[in-house]
Amino acid sequence: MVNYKIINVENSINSGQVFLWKKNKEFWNGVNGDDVLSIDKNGNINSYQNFKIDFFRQNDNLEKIIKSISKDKTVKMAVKKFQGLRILRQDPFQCLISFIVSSNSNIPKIKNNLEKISKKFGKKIKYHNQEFFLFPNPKKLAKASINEITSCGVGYRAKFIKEAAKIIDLKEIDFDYLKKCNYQDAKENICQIPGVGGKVADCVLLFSLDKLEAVPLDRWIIRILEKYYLKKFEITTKTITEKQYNILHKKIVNYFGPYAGYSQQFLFKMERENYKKKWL
DNA sequence: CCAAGGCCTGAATG
DNA sequence: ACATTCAGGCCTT
Repeated sequence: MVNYKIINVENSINSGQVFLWKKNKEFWNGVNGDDVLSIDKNGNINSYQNFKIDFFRQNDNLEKIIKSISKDKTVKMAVKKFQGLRILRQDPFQCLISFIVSSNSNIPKIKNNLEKISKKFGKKIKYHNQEFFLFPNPKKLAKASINEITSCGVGYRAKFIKEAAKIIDLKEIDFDYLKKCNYQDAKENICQIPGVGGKVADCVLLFSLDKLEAVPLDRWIIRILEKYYLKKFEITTKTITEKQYNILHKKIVNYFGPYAGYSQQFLFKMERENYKKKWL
């Protein structure tokens, strides 16, 4: 029996969605854009700014969603084992920069890079007697020099970060507009940003722009598909071109339905757990 | 259209 | 120890 109400805070934070989080005694504390959240083990949120954000997407109808994605034994098992795993609703700009930084990288390094960015460019605040650095706003990063950004250890991604920040700051791409668009339009839009390809785009769409049919296809998901869905999705290649990415994505949405993003999150978590990869 | 190679960096692997 | 490979891609040729 699946309990649709529970929130597993630990699993949700440690599932590759967010990076600027750490645990202090009973509480998970994390930077989310201009805000700092403090979350207890039941998922009750206090925040520095008192912004009311449905961070755990509790307005999603989990019962309907889980029934909808439960197409086979593999997902059913993942859903059962990781009850309470949620897709988080993040600050879009922080999410965008996070996943530009993530390309060709690994979690400890991504985390390190992002900490340096918020420390160097973000505003220092005190909350619950601890120090935090808010995530810098687009203008701040847009004005930063490439050298300053590079000093955060992001390497060749520095210029992508600056350009992305400029585009967002000037509202050439507007997150509020993207939230209203359908998946395809939003994706085409966001892929205009340098450093954003299919995978990064899907991360941003799923984790911050409410596009639940976005399914980030990274190495891990490809590995899972090869392992459990080889025939179903006719996986042939290891290296995925843009076209193959899109074809595969269509097959996945066709199979798992409009909430395919949730299925990805459960499968991903399951496979990572098998390999005991380090999170935060 | 596809394939191959380069790219910063640090952790993991031998 | 030290070298090499790899890591949650993207861009250019």
